[in-house]
Amino acid sequence: MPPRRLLRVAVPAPVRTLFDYLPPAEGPEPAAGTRLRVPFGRGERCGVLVDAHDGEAGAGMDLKRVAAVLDAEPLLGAADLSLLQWAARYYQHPPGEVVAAALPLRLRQGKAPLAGGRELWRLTAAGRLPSSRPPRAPRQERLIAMLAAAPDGLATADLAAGGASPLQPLRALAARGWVERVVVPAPVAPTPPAEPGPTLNAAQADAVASVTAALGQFAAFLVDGVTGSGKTEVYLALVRAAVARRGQVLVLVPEIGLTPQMLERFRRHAGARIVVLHSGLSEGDGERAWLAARDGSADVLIGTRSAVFAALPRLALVIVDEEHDPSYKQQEGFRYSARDVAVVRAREAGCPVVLGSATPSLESLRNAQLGRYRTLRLPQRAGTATAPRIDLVDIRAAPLAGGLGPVSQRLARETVARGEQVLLFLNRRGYAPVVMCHACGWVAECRRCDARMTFHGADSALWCHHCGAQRPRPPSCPACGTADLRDLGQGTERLEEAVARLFPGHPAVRIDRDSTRRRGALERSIEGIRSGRFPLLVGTQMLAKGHHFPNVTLVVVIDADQGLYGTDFRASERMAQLIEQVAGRAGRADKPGRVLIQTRHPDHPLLQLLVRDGYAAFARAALAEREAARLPPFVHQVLWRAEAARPEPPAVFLEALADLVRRQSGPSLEVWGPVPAPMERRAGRYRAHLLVQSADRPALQAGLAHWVEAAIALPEARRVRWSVDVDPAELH
DNA sequence: AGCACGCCGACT
DNA sequence: GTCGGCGTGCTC
Repeated sequence: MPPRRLLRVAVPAPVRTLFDYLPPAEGPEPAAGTRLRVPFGRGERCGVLVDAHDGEAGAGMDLKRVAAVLDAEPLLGAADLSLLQWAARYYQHPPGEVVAAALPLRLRQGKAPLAGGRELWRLTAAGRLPSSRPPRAPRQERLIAMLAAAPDGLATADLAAGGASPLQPLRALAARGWVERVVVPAPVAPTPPAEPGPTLNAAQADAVASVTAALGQFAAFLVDGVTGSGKTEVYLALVRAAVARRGQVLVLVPEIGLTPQMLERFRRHAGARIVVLHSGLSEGDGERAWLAARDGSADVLIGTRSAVFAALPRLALVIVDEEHDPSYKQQEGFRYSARDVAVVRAREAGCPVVLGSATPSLESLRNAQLGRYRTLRLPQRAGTATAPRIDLVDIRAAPLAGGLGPVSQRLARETVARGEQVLLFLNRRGYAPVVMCHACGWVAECRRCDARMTFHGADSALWCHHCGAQRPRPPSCPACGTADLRDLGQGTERLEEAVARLFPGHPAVRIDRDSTRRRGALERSIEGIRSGRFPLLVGTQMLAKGHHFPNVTLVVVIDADQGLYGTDFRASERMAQLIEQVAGRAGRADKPGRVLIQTRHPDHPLLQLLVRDGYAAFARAALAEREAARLPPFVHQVLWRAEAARPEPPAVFLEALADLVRRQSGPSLEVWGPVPAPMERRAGRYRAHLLVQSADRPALQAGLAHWVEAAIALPEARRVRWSVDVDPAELH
């Protein structure tokens, strides 16, 4: 029998293989990167053609035939596909799911790409008549007024006000024939002119020159610039240089780093057609941005984690802002690091990659030491701003009010009296992390997790931050009946309450996941801060990142100790980065800043080093510790997780796997475990870990493929849910 | 992951 | 007799 053409298709299924199909019955063979509708199991799915090959007929089972070709032009280019295949191999994740992760939802589902253009709401001729005023429908009336002022029409998002969706009143108006939905074709946007930005200082100009000289070839740069040193100006100059050469630029930002201010600066100064991609966009807007990137009509794609896989046919530069940020690592399902993928992508595309941070990850600092990355330093704060003074405050013997010691209270009072703002940073939401019976010591614990429940005052309930369980706070102790349950520890709600008591007449705003849940709430709070309405800011790390509050001159870190003795070896690195980032919020304009770090361990060597000599000194010491302890970045890790309804199956499975790894592996590999996870029971499931590590990454990667294959075949695997995490960011 | 198949207890 | 329990195996 003659060989026959077979199409290898990435079909979304939790199976680590590609699937072969016969070419479509009619028409030419589709090109790689084209979406195909294929029969799968007893249904049909949308897959992406990876490549075609000549297979031996009869060698296989009866192959099925492609049902339909969904794209006339491939959605993904050869380079995009090869990056996705690399990622599937490296992270040992099913290729069909990896490819699906690169596509916007509707395209993943096999639907036709949206035509260009935006869907807008517009008044009809009838809607313009003065009689078109609905009685007793103030929201409809407001919408009519807004639309009357915008003859070209407005998007749904532009009509939202007060957080409520405008769709219901809009539909009511449409039913009366007063408004209509129109699709306005996207204008073929000319490249907007770049407004001149501030003149670059010498360090900025050097950095720009170094990267610009590398355009057209792979090179990795670590832009190590203190907060406020003007990294964004460097990015903008680089974007202009790359776009001037007709290239596209991929800019990755952390999840909450994509602030309107940053976008505005790009829009004004990049001199490029910019699109944005993040999870907050509507399906349609996200897809249109993705399509504009892939058809080349956008020069710059600014996006969060998953944008690293977007199709960019003319990619000429990759920028990863705040490269140390943990949100670049996806923590479930396809566990990839967008920062690491970005570097690989740049290498494959033959273009430079710029990793920027005021607090580089130890991984990137190590790569710089090894000469794999070139370091570009931006040592000074741009303009006139000076670095803030940082002090450790010993709160061991101090009387605390809502977690605030006397020194912090006094300086905060002086600061608000001067008309300046105070930022109080506490990385723990809720009212109190522990509720305890004063009589018998009973503690409110989650029934499904090995964890305590946090009291939230807003709804007077106990919440488990690990599984989301919620229950009412008991009026008295369930164990001994005493009505003396006490709140221990501080959360942001309690801090906010204390601040209201301590600084009467000076309103505070709280920014955390709970206070910003409603749409638009964060934007309104930020606006309130910038307008000076709130002299006091209470918040979690949401407040610490990206925002520029020129009038904040005092930052108080309420509790620096959480990071010092955490179970995770990265806890101190995270804490140092967070402290440095919040400290960067202080005194960015013409007023000097001050940072107070409250601690019960004022003698902790790493904390002292951080405060006295700065992040770079901290990082050097932390790297030395990691090397001595044989921890990343000096070794590479693979973490196997397993969970089940009972504790035994995960242990049994991982034990079998550990045996297997030990038998197959050479001397460079270390196998730790299996051990129960740091919190063994979570959401009612028992979890265990097995850590495999080696200084020899190729050896680890080579073993990995075998171990995964063997794990799938282990009979013990069927009694657990397991996953493998390559380069894990968190060991829990 | 779905969604089949398959082989043993309490119901019309 | 059969409805359905979830163990086991497959998806080109």
